[in-house]
Amino acid sequence: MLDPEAVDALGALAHEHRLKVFRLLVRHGPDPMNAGDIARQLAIAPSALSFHLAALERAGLVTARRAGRNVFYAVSVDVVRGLIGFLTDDCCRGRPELCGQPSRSDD
Amino acid sequence: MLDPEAVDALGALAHEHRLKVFRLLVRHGPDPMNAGDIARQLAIAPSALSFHLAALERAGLVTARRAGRNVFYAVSVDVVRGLIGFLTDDCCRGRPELCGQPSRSDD
DNA sequence: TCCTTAATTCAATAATTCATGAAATATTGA
DNA sequence: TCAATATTTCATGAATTATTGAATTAAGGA
Repeated sequence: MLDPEAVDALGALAHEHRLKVFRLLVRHGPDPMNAGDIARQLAIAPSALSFHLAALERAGLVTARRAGRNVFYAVSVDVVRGLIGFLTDDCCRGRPELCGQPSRSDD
Repeated sequence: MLDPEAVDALGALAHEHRLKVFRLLVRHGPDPMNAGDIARQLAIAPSALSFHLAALERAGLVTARRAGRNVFYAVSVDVVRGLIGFLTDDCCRGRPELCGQPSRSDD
């Protein structure tokens, strides 16, 4: 992941409604939800939700697929993993124990 | 971590310079760097860097400590871990294999 | 005290982002 | 084709955020 992509993804997540949408989709995993259900579940106005879903999609965090009158959204698992990896790359210069991260050998 | 805290943290990271600063500090782990060294290493003007470091600190992602004329900054490892956990909480409703995350039993 | 270095704050401007509601588009079924 | 449902687009104005360079504060040493 490149810097500008990470900035876009983080900016997309940095909003109350978009973060709620994202976390809802994460809970659903690769299993999609349609826009109407998301709007009802989170009590977000349809036009606002559409605006926020578009931001998440532009950032690559979710994918959209139309099926009939509905548009289904799902989290892009690989992109999320890439983003998290980007944030922690080279953490502590390869000495993760400095971060207080239990290494597997601690199990 | 609560929603507003996560939004603040993500917003703090969603900027080219702040993300570079954050990643630099992550590489240094809990080992602090002073503002001048950060500015030189990333070629960011001191007043701009100060503005961005303040944003990272407000969001809780870094801590500052003055020592003589220098101010040293270090990443807040626990907050970062909390943020990442927040993004992936309840991922796939407890079935991480749906996310393509190899579980430890796959090792 | 004076000088130098380190870092932050401030003010002005520029640019971006967001909420809202009306209008438009897409799809389905009668 | 008409009506109903699902979703998106658009225009507006308000609020927030970023950039720049000058001024300021903090600290140490001569």
